[in-house]
Amino acid sequence: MRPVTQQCEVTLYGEAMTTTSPRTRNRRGEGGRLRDDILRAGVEILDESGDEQAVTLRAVARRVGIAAPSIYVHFADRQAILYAIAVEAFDELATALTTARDAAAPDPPARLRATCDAYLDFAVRRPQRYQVMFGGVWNSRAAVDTGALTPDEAAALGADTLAVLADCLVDCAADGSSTSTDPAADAVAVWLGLHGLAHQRVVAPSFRWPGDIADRLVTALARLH
Amino acid sequence: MRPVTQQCEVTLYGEAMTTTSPRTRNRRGEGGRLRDDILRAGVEILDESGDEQAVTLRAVARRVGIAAPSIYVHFADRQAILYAIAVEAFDELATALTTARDAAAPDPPARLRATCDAYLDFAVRRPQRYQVMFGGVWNSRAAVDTGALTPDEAAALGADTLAVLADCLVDCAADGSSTSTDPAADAVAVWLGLHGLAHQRVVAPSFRWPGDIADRLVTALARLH
DNA sequence: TGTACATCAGTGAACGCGCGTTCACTGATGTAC
DNA sequence: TGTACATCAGTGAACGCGCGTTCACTGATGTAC
Repeated sequence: MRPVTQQCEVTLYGEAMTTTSPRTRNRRGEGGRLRDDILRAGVEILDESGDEQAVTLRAVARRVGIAAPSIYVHFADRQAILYAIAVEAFDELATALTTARDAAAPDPPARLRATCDAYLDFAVRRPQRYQVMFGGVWNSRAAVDTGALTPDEAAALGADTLAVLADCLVDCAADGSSTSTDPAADAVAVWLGLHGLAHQRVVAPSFRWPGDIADRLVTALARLH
Repeated sequence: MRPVTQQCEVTLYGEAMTTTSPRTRNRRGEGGRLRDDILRAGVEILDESGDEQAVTLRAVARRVGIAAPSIYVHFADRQAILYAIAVEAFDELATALTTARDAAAPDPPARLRATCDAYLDFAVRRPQRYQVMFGGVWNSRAAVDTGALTPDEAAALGADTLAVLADCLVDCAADGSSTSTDPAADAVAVWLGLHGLAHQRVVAPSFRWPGDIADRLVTALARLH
């Protein structure tokens, strides 16, 4: 016995009805631009809704002003859009850390603290993207199991970020401002502390965090003084 | 112009078709038992699927062996089931920490370390529930905004957990094994370190964590030695 | 002790929705001859 | 210079699905008289 499901006389919403601006199609050879438009629309939906689930193929298509099937030319499926958003965000994070480090005073501890501040600031500025990055893409079993990313790709995502922290900590250890004897491991510890704070600030904003909590974490985990 | 949507001749799956055991209904006065059955089914689905989204009213109803509308007697909506699962899990976590602390050697640092180990162990044993607890319920804007929890209820959820850690740290500071001058703030820091590790171990299990990472976090953040 | 009836613990069918994905197609644009 | 044609950049309609939620209901069970 099979379930019987029929639909008849279904007139769906014209997708175009909910579109704001009816796009003009790209010229020949410039079809790749749509990929960027799709990504940007996905990011906007994510930031506005605060919900990863809201980034659906149809919602993205509506915002871009295209038909939903057009997305398949550029992305294999819905998840692929989210992965691409995360990959882009990981790049942005690494750039933000490097920039902050290079702009800081030249002494190693100041550079480390500036880097940590930039990390936390990124999570505040892009909370939804932060959650996607560290809540389901980086080194995640799901992304690898479904073949969307190779294990190396998944692992490489956070590598730049961690490397910036590790470099700072090596310098701190070298000039004696940190008592760390294993800067690589302590860099992971610093990152975990930052992540714990960043994640919970996004998720539990109403908790009364001690005012100096960020400094408290970094000073202790980086073994400064 | 309104969208027109019609369906006709729809024969849905009999929900009972996919049910394993056709429940016998509770006796009069024992209707409350269904609430427990619903919660347990929700937990099972969460643990098996690894996905919060899989805990739907219909999936829960199928597993319990009831019709979906029967859930409304005990829960206002889908979210309420997840909140109830989280509340239960928070209780379990606090109990686990207290038990571990009380079973440990009597010196304060050993008690603190045992408590921290129990925290990390909980996240390993119940990874999906851990994510629900700290990824969307505790102190969360969503739970409060929708009126599912009062701000006090939301805040109280993690309070026991944090209190156990804080007590341990106060004792460590009192007997000189910790140099902490603000055990309450440092307890938050310890918790954030534990949370960062617990969360990323769930989400990024393939990362090569330093073998002593847990001890590294706790020792530094609790200012032991 | 018998019986009418209120209440409890649910049920079954349906609603409208949005979703991912498929399929065959279309119209503009550049290019080869 | 004109024109046939290949290709590009998409479209429009439909499919089947599972979901949350509503509504009116049903049958067993305990209780008041």
